[in-house]
Amino acid sequence: MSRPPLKTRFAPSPTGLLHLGNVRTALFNALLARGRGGRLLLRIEDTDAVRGHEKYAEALLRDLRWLGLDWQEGPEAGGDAGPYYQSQRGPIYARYFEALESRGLAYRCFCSEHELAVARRTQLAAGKPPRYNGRCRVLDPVQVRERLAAGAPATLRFRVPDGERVAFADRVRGRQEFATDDIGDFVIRRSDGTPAFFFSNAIDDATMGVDLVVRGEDHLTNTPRQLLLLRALDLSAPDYAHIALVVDADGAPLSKRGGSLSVQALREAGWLPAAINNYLARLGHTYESNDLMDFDALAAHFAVERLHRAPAHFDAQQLRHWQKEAVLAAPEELLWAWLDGHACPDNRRIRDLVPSGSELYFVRAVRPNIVLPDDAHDWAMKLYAETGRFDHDARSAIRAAGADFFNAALARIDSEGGDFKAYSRAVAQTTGVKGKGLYMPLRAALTGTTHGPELDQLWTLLGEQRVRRHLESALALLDE
RNA sequence: GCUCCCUUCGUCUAGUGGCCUAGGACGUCGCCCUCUCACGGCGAAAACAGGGGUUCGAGUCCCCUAGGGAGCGCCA
Repeated sequence: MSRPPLKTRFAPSPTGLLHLGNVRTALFNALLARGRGGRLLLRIEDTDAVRGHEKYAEALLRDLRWLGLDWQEGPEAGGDAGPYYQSQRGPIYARYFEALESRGLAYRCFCSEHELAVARRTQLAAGKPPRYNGRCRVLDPVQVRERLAAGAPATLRFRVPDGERVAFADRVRGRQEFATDDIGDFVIRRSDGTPAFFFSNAIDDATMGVDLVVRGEDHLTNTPRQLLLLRALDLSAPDYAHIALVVDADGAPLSKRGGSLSVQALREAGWLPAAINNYLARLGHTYESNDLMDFDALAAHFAVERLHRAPAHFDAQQLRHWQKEAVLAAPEELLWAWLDGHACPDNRRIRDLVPSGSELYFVRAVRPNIVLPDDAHDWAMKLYAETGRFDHDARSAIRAAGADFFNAALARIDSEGGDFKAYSRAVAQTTGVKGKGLYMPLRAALTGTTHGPELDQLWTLLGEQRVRRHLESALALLDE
């Protein structure tokens, strides 16, 4: 049953930040490679000099690493099939351009962008498919040389064969078949000499030994072009798996939504890699287990065959669920580092609020009540900084208890040496109050609100002095 | 316009002709636990887009309609 190692790839264009849609594709490729003991290849598709920015490429690497999507081949990882930046692969592409052109499988096109745009518009208006009309297909070779010599800008177009059918077996959608007559001759080299996507992308997958290409379904109907290209060059094609896109809650494509769902924004807001990976691996895909899984477990049970074919809606509620699971599962030290690494809304650091020495105890106490670092910050503020601030329900609880209750509570602090159980029993004894009537006013006084973590833990966390301050502030409220 | 893809609870999905009175998860609601919130436990409401076929039998196969998406770029 052992299958051969598998090389998958992720080939982003550094033209923007990674968003949940892109990164899901990266995750699937990483999962597939890991699950089969294979390799993930990362290739940066920065052919477009204008749009490819170094800072985006750096952000890309950083975001992928943060999510734990490590690649075994590519930038910073090395490999035999490099370079892994397309901007550095010019000589490789040149060989294949030459091969195609010398065999008459590609030709120069002198049509200007303006002319092409006009032609497209005309075709569309006439109810025809907007395809290249083949004007330069039959240019006289002598004429071509003259125009090139005169410095006329020209693209290189691939000559798509007439009257053929191209078929392939998509790993998620099954057999696909297209007519070459529906495909116009397409540009493989821009007039500035850079390779176009269809070309460089296909050449690289083939020459880098990629076995399986998992990519968005927006590439499905373009696949026959790449197959034609590879066939013309005698290169073997990888398997393809076209996955459905992720759309937002309204069904609109995610990519158009911009920054709010970028990996960077999610990281900065405090979403954990484990939450994002568990959510994404189940978006359009299903696992038997509903438990939080680590990367290896996600990989072990991931299957292309289990991918749903319809676009999946992004659902913040579900992400939130996995975040809760991730927070509950993380080691305390890691959680503290996570909290400490995030700026608070008021630019105060959480380490300046939580007394040193009690960080892990703080984490233990508030963990069940937090989803994002901001939530922890709120608790830290309530416990350590906001003495005297009470919400509506807290005020009601404090008023209902009355001054005598808090005077008694204050009087009993010293006698019970930091044990909340003993302390609350003592307060119950002197006040004659128990149950909710006892705990609620204490909770309200200590936290300023009527819900939150276990009281005995908060008690230990606060310590005698702070408990005293909070109780006194409750008393002060009653004096107003 | 043409080509291609898709359509099960609000959402993610199970389901490959009888095991489906359509299962699970998130969310929602109720009950239990409990000082509160969260966790946990139990339970409820909630879906086969519509119409035709094929078949003894259709969520599952075929056709049509509707709706959604993608592609047809010197963008990737």
